[in-house]
Amino acid sequence: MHWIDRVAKALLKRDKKPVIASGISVSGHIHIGHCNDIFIADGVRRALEELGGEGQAFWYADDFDPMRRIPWPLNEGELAEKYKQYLGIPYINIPSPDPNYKNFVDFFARPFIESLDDFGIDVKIYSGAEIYRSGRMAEPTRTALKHADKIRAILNRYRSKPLPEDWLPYDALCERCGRLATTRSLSWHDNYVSYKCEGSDYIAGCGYEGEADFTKGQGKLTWRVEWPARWKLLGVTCEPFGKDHAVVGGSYDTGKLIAKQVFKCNAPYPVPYEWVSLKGRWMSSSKGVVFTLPQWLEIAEPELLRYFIFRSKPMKAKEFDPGLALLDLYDEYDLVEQVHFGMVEASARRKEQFKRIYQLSQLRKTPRRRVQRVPFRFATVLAQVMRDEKYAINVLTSREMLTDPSKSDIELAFRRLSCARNWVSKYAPERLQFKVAETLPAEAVQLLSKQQKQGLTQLAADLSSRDFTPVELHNHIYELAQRVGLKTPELFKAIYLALLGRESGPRVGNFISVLDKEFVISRLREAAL
RNA sequence: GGGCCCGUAGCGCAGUCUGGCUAGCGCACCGGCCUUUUAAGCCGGGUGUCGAGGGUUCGAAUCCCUCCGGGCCCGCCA
Repeated sequence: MHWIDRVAKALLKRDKKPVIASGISVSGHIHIGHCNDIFIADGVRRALEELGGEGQAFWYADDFDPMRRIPWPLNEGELAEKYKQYLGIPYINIPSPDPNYKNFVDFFARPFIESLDDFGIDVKIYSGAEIYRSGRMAEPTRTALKHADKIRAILNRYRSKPLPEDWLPYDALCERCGRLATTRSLSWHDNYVSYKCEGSDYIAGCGYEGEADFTKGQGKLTWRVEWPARWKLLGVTCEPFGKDHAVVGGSYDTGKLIAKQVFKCNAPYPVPYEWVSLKGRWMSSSKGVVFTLPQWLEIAEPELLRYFIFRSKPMKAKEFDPGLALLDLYDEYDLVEQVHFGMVEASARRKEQFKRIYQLSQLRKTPRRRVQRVPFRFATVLAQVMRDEKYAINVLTSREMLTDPSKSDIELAFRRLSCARNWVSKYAPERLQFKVAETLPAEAVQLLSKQQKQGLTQLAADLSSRDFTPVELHNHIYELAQRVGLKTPELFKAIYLALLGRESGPRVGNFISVLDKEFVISRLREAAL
């Protein structure tokens, strides 16, 4: 059974309408590593529905947290100087570097949120700042303040340096300098917490002393208390979170105790997950090690990202590499799809597993009919020579990659071709990039030997006299080389020189079969002159 | 100091929760085919003390204990 289903079953045992939370701190670009959070939440919700339950999932933007570090790309050049002044200020109150966005949060979170639909994610979005401003956090905050001693005792269990006796679980927003990270709460009464802006380890305070109205969002609960408060407020019964939270004595452990003892609720069913690395480095929004959802859509179908998340267990580290490794991801996905549609044999167990992963990878409903796919490797070649869509369709049907295609098959083919084109230009190694020369390349004129020209002349003649399948054509090159007394690499080089102006290229049979035959014949003849 | 993950074929991994067919997949590799393979040629081949040891069991990659190796996270920010 897939782990998502296991979670869903466990939840249904506990209650009838599970609420699955996800969320992250908007501390920079939101990347595909963060997708674990929201994809898992949404995946569990879907599994619940399939089991006849009723799940609800949401994503919570922690946009009221103070900026501790200037994230990439704002930490470069002039921007870095400009953004220094905002250290310690809640993200939501920091301006956007780009006038097209409302503020810092909008700048970083909007591209992510707007992409969610493309990935088949359908969850409610909450903003931490809005929740605080609306006053919904007032009662949980009051409860926490009342039980500050109890909370302090819980946190102290895992601390080597105990919290001071007058500690309060609240971070006020400094009325004068707007910072949240710099204030220390001194005491509270009614709806107010009095504070002093003293500074923190990374930013100085302004010294102001004042009172914050906690019913009006003039501050927030400290993270370790805010989390269980949120569980209480939103009735959270399941939540995926990064492995950093999952450590013993970490925020989940203390949150669990605080939930029970202070908020009188149960901690959500935890689904800890490993992080995603990008070419060997952990993704990090602040450091700029990111790969975003819009970037993903440029080079791959959304199903592939879902597949990437759901194919392995959540606590297994995932590594993403948009370079050559992407080809394998495509192949793997296509294989899983073929197993799902029974086009490739697999053992019963494997089939069951693949089918479930395939279903979870789909944006919405799993297609009933077999999907026709253009292999991505082939798409990288075709995308570089196709002149228009009609041309591509012709090639694909003559190659039997599309057979009597439906409208959606054609759409999928073009989407993949467009991904391939983008991938080739942005992430592929240079050797996979080529351009068919519009006119006979000078290299061909200079470098071709008499024998090579003879080979090309003969090839042109053969091409015009009969049709070759790609494999036949490839094989034919060997025979031909023999016939004209050339070593095979010399003939291959000659072909590439004539067409591309360089000595290597895509597999010849494949390559020529996607080009216009008359064009190839005339070019080969021209090169042989 | 605490915790988590990983250890299965040359490499990357699935299978471990719920013990049970002959331990599987991809790539690589080897062999064959065509006087032959540049980025999908076809056909065939598993190359393995499932990290080690012990235990439970009719039966262990799978459960329990101990150990070894690699990686990561947390150590009081969230």
